[in-house]
Amino acid sequence: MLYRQMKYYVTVVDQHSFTKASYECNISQSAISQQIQALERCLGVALIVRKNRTFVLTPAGKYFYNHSKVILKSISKMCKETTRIANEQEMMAEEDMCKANIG
Amino acid sequence: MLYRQMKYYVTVVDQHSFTKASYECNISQSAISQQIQALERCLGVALIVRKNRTFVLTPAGKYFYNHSKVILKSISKMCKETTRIANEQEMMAEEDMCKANIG
DNA sequence: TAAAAATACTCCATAGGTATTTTAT
DNA sequence: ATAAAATACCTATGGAGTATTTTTA
Repeated sequence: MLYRQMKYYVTVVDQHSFTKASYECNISQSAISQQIQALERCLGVALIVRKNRTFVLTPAGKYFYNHSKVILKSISKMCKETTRIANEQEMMAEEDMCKANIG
Repeated sequence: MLYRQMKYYVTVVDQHSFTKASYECNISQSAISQQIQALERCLGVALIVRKNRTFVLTPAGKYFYNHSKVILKSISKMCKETTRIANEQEMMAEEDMCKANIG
């Protein structure tokens, strides 16, 4: 599930921690760890280099982080705008009904 | 799973047909139908108005289609670029190994 | 009556959980 | 000894399939 994995990944990087990211995402540390691994496996690319008890990003990991962030934002914007348009249409439909009743 | 649903939805609209989209996506007609419904339920928005044996898009549906298409493209571009960067890095690492052996 | 989509159900893949282990401080 | 991530294993959700029904041209 790419979308969810992108969210998890961005959160891990933002928090500099799998554990903190798991709180943020309301799932277990184990689930985060598994999903980051699944993401790397699915891309066939190492995004994170585990170092001691912390980690650094590979160049590919940095790129993926930056772009994921942009894409996630545009997805959430799209969803909001989609519902906004739907609501707007509903309003217009109601207005038309009103006019019809008056006229 | 939003990403997959976006792909299904765009395919349905492009093909003007659930059935044709199911071929395109290599899944069953039933699965497509379910996922489009799940997408609409998750957004809380009607994207498609079923008319007779065909359908039209709501304004929200048109918007979602256009933007999904752009976003899907940028996701696929991001994934490709991510692997490209990773491969490039591997090359550079190999080059360094080479130099070390010669030097 | 033939087509396309929806529905009913079943099944399975996988996301996610708990518990534990590993690793480094 | 502690803290963070990985692993093992199990469970449950939901994605997908087959069969069937509904609907309309």
